[in-house]
Amino acid sequence: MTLKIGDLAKITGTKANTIRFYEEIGLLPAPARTDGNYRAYTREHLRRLTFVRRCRDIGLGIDQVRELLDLADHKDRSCASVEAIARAHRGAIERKIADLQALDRELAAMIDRCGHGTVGECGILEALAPEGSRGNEAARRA
Amino acid sequence: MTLKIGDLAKITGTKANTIRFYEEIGLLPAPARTDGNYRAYTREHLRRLTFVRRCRDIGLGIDQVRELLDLADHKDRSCASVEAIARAHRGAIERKIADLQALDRELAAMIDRCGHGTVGECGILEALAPEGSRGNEAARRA
DNA sequence: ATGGACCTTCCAGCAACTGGAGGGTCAAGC
DNA sequence: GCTTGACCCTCCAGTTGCTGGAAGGTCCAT
Repeated sequence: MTLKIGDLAKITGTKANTIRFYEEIGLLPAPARTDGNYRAYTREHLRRLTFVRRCRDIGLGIDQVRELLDLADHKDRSCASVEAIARAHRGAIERKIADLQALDRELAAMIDRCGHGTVGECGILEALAPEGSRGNEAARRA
Repeated sequence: MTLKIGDLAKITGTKANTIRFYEEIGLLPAPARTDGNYRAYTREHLRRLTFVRRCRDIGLGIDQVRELLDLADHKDRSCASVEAIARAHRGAIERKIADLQALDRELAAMIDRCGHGTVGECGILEALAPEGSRGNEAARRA
C-alpha cells in the first residue's frame, strides 16, 4: 500500500504544499504516480520526510539537512562530519542565546526608564532617539 | 547643507539600497531632489533613520518601528503604548531564549551520543531518524 | 450523476533586505 | 573641453522556507 500526500501530511504534521516544495528542491525524491497522477509515497519516503522534519525542528537549515541526508546515505563513512554539523549548529545557537540575553538586559533597562508619563518624556524613546536630538526640544521649537 | 544618500549610509551604517527601501515602505519620508535628481536629505531625515536603525538593532519588526515612529510624533500622548511594545518584545525575546536553551540541551545530548565511529552507528543520526527505522538494518537488508 | 474531499500545477506573496544591470550626474584633472 | 571615476538613479531578480490560492482533475459514496 502506498501513501497519498495527505497521509504523509497528517502523519508528519507537514502541509502538502511543503512536501511538494521539498520534492522541488530535492530533499525528497519524486515518488511514483498513480494512474490519476497522484503522488504515491512509500514507507521510505515517510521515513525520509520524518527525518527532514526533525532536522528542521531543531533549527537546521535546508542545506544542512541536505548534507545530513547525504551522509546518512553512506553509513560506512566516518560520522565526524555529522558531529561537525551538530557542533557548528550548537555554536550558532549559543551565540544567538548570548545575543538575545544581552538584548534582554538592554530592553529591561529601557523599560525601567519609562516614566509612565507622556510620550515626550518617555525614557524608552529617549534611549532609541539619536544623541543630537535629545533634550533640546525647547531650542528647536524656539 | 543637505546630505546625499551615501552620506546617510556612511553615518548610519545602512546601505543606500536599504535607505531607498525604507522610503518605499514609508518608514522614511521621501526627501527633496536636487536638479540632478539626487535625494537631498535634511538632518531630520538623519535623525529619523538613526531611530529606525536603533529599533531594528534591538530586533523590532518594521511594523513595530512604524508604531513607535507614529507614537514619537505625538509627544503629548501617554507613553503606555510605547512601554507595551517594549514589554511585548521583551516577552518574545525571553520565549525565544527559553526555546533556544531547550534546543541547546537537546543538541548537547545528541552530540554526547556520537560514538565517533561510522555514520551507520552515529548516535546523532539515530536521534534524528524515525523510530520505526532504527535498529532494524539487518532485518531490512535480509 | 452528483457532491465533496481530495489531488494536480502554477503563481503570488511574506520579511527585510541585497545585489546587479543599465543608465545619468558631478567634480577633478589633463 | 573631455575623460575618468565616484557617486547617484530606477527597476528587477534573488534570498529562506515556506504559505495560500486559483483553476482544474480524480476518486468514491450515495
